[in-house]
Amino acid sequence: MSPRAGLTTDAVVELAIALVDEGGPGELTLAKVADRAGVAAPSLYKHVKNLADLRRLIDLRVVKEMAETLKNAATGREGGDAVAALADAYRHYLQAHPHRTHALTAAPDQGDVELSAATHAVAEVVFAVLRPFGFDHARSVHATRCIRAAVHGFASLEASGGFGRPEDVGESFEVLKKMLVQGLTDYATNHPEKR
Amino acid sequence: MSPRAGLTTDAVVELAIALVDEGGPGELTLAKVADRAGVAAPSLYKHVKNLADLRRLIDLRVVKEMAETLKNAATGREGGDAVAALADAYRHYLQAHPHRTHALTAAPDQGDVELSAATHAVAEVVFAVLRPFGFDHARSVHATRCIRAAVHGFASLEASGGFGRPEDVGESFEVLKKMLVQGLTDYATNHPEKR
DNA sequence: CGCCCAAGCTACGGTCATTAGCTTTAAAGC
DNA sequence: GCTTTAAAGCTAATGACCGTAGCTTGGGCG
Repeated sequence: MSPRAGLTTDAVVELAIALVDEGGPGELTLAKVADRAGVAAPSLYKHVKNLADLRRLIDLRVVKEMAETLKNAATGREGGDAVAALADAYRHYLQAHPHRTHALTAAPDQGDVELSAATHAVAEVVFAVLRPFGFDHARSVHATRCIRAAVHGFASLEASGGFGRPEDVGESFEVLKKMLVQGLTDYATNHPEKR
Repeated sequence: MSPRAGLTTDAVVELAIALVDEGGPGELTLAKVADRAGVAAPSLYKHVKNLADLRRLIDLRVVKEMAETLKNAATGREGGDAVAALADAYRHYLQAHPHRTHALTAAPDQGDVELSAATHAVAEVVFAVLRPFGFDHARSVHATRCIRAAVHGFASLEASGGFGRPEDVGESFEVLKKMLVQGLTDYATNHPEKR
């Protein structure tokens, strides 16, 4: 299927992600990927358009992986339980791969169908979990944003080492989850007519 | 005080921040800063140790500015009101300077007294605002982390264009603030003895 | 067996960070 | 005013890296 028993785009992305995981996005360089692949740098262009494209492929893979992770975490749970499970899964993913934070804020640019679909898939999981709360559409959007903001904010700050103090970070997260679940419950209950 | 009516470190940082504001952290390059300063690139090393140092100086300035912004927002307010004011101020700052997000997650590395002090100053503002809630020390740390996670998470996702849907983002933020204030109130009230 | 194309290569140009070492100029003291 | 001097700036050079152009090769298929 390929001369020289060679690389594939997937393999390149694999090596690239390894580099990011080891040293952060700043360490990602086509030269280093080529080196690890045992190939001259220009050869990579047969598998990847350019560095920006490689970055996008990384984002894509990470977002897809996160969607899968969250889906698994949510299945078999309901309501607040499910929300807490999502939060834990999201946090654990970034604990395991602290340098992937940036990939999860990637805003797909106009026309990037595949990345859009992937981020959409993440949102879908949250939407599904919120169904038992009985929000109308607009409210479920607001609720999803709140969950994402709180959980991603916490996990990314933790991943970047932003929590300097010695107090237990896990307990802080428990507090956050409780706030979130309680807040969602209230938001589902108190339906002021107009405002 | 300086030959050649010249640059200062502050002026260099100024130009650098302008570049970041215009095109994001990826646009920051010593070559471009030098160009704008009307100076050859190596001359910058008289004012800045290297690119990493310049980045740190940017982070430092941004964090200091945020501390000031939050302090102003908080003065004259109390309790939940003050928390909401902090949240709004944080969000507005990142709306005005969307590319400064990364500077606000900068974890000062061991021995960077000045940056540590600056991030500490931000935390101090939040601590001060939380005082009327009557948390013990550990709880105020957890509460501060929750606030930071939720607010920074929301503002940074908004800044990076992460909220794709058409629903009003301001309203989502109102929901978040309400959850947060309510959550803090509950956290202050329900003091389960041990767990 | 021979054709073809994808995967790989070398050579090259451009941008950038950083170092080394020289020149100049403004300020400070005489 | 004149000299000294240290900081501010410069040019030259190196090395990393991205990306393009164009050549080579080897494996699959007729």
